Amino acid sequence: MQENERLDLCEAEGIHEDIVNFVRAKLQPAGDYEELAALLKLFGDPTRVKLLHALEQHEMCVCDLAALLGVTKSAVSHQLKLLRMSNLVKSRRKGQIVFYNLADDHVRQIIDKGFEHLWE
Amino acid sequence: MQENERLDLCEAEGIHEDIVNFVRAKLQPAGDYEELAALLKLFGDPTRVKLLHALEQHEMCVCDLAALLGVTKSAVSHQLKLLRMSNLVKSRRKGQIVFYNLADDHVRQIIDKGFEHLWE
DNA sequence: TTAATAGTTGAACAATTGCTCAACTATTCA
DNA sequence: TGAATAGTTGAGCAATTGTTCAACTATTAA
Repeated sequence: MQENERLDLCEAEGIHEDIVNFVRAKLQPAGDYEELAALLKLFGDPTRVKLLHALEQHEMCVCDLAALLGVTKSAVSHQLKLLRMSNLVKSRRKGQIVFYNLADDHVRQIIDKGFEHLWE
Repeated sequence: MQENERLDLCEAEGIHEDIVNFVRAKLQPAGDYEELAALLKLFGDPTRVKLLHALEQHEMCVCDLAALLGVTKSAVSHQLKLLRMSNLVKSRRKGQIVFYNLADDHVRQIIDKGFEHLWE
């Protein structure tokens, strides 16, 4: 169909309609992929993935993390806020100091799978 | 130190020097985090993560994937190229048609851990 | 109360990203 | 060969992103 060709689309049924329908039935609601991408995007920045991998080793404060990564406290704090909002890290205050921890074990598992992929 | 305050940095030793040194010894070389972030970044886009989750269900061609996601073949092809370059998917040509598959099981594992995190 | 340190925040800017469009290659079939 | 379909590619653009900077809050100690 000329109109579809112009739009760079395929026929509405798809080339292998049976397979497309089979797969479509197994997919999650569209919004789930938005959420999943928003979550996994947090692992897609060197600063953040370093922060997460560092916190995998030991609880640390913003200042420790800034020194460890060689970046400003501001940059660290901005990124920690994103990680906190997605429940990847949690914090506890002790006096002036705010200590950060990994919120659960999924972080470790995702990072491990990533490294496995790179190293095999 | 005033100079450090102005730069928003912490003292060179860090606030908890022992912990920072302990963690530093456990981290990977800096370049590894660049690679890891570049890899995991690929999961951080809705179109790509849909593509990957769809291919988790069944091998499909570019046209199938475009129809399934409701986007152009061009958009799909651009994203598949990125996924191919990072060994997340592989392709085989049969006549005019190029079928795409997941390259290994890490994709499934990372996506599963992501969904687990969102759903718990 | 004042000074010092830890941390947070919002605006702004450069850099990156994902899509569209148009042109291109590759393969099949008549 | 020529037409049709599948797929790829590069340039360009709008949208998003990560950092810096400066100003701010919070807590402690003198």
